[in-house]
Amino acid sequence: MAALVEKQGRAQDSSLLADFKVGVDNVIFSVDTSQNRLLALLVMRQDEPFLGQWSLPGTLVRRGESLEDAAYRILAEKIKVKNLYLEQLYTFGGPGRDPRESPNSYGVRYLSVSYFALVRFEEADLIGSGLRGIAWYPLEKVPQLAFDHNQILEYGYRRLRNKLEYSPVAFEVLPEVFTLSDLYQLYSTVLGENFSDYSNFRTRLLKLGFLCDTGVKVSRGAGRPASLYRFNAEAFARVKDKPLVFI
Amino acid sequence: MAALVEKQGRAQDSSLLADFKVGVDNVIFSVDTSQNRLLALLVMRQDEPFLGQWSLPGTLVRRGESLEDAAYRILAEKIKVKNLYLEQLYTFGGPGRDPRESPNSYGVRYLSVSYFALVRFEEADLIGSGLRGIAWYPLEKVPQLAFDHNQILEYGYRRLRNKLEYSPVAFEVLPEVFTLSDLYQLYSTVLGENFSDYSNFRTRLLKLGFLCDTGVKVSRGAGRPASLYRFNAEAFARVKDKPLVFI
DNA sequence: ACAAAAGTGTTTTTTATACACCCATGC
DNA sequence: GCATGGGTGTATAAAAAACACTTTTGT
Repeated sequence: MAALVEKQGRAQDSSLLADFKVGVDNVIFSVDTSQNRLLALLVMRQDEPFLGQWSLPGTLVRRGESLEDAAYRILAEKIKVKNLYLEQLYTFGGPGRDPRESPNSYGVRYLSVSYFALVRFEEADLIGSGLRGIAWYPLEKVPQLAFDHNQILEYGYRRLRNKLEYSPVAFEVLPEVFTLSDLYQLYSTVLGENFSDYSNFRTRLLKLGFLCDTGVKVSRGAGRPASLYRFNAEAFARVKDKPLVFI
Repeated sequence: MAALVEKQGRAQDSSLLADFKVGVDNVIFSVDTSQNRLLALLVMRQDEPFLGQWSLPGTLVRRGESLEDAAYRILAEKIKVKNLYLEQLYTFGGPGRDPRESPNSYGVRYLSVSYFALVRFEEADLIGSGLRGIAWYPLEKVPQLAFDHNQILEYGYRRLRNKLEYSPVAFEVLPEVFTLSDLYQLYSTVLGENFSDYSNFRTRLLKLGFLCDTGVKVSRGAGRPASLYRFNAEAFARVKDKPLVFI
């Protein structure tokens, strides 16, 4: 894709230009449907700077590697998933954001392109958890993170809330089949208790017609068993242009 | 802000890592209300690669300069504006996106962070237009651009359409005072003819209460003179949390 | 007088919201 | 049997959409 416009030779002899290392940091969300908790994946830093502090999983981009490839690589290093939703979040790149940018390090700048990912909790296996310092943190219990990662996480959380309202990202986080109250709980935990009445939420979503009742029922403790539904991507494509598909 | 998680010394000795030059490319929109045309600012490239071809105004980031500063710098080089809206768009950074990345150039990668800007047409003076090859292009007449700038422009246009629906960006492009049909025309040209009936659009917006009638009337050709309105940012702040403020 | 553009009002349809109520299961 | 959560229906309020109509100007 992109490139740049340059006034080569003019005011911009290359000594003026900054040299960058580019990193990719991932905000990885998941939802534990059994406990209705929104989770973020954190890793313990193994190196300086910020050794021993929690941070977002990230890596520096290698030669010949695209930004997205780098994002997938860290993800694959930390976690084994079947499905996966990934999109770019934002690029943070002012000078002085990374302690490694000290004057003695040849003036190299560190820039971070953040990515936003959603994975299914049941299908996600953390690689070497325990040993390597990697864990799911409920959003409200996230500690102080390395660099400006708390800000990035906050930004990702905002994106998640917005996306829930107009795109079917919820089905990337939910298991393959789910009950309508799973879906409702997910929306409630992310968007807040009073975003909608359950029964209205239910009718609205069913009317859109992209949720298929599998016929299978599950009973979870007391109460009437619930139907398991499946998201139908083709059916969704037909209604996605309608105003206000969600919420 | 950001930084990165690194497995220093481990699998990632620095020879593996890519070295980047970072560029900033601006998608700058304006609207000519008198002709109801959405315009994008293009500049003619003065250097290789793509010499003599139209492109988005861009520059390489200098030492000690933030991404946003670089974005403001190119803008200030090309155009003199009073008001300005600027936000980050997207970062394009795969390998092989820039011809300068050829093997003999030390393997330096070129990455582009794009920014999205809105300026008022009347208040925007193009610097050295004519001489330096800089021009407003109606969106539908934009020619083939250098690099992947057509894609970036398309991306920016999508962002503009979305922003119109839930944020008051329209008032960044309109003159300080405007008629309600100016506003309606703007929405029509960007969103398409049949996005809404004029009279309904009108009542909806006036009911929100952040448009102040200045009392001044303007007559443009035949027909009844129209009231000039002004956007009231404070009043908007009070209603901005209401669902679907626009459209 | 009449066309053209601005501005107002009314009717109909659709959608959101707030509930009340019935159903199926575990204990 | 009754508490618990699943599922359905209805009555009301609020918006959205369609469109008819009035007002004020230029020519």
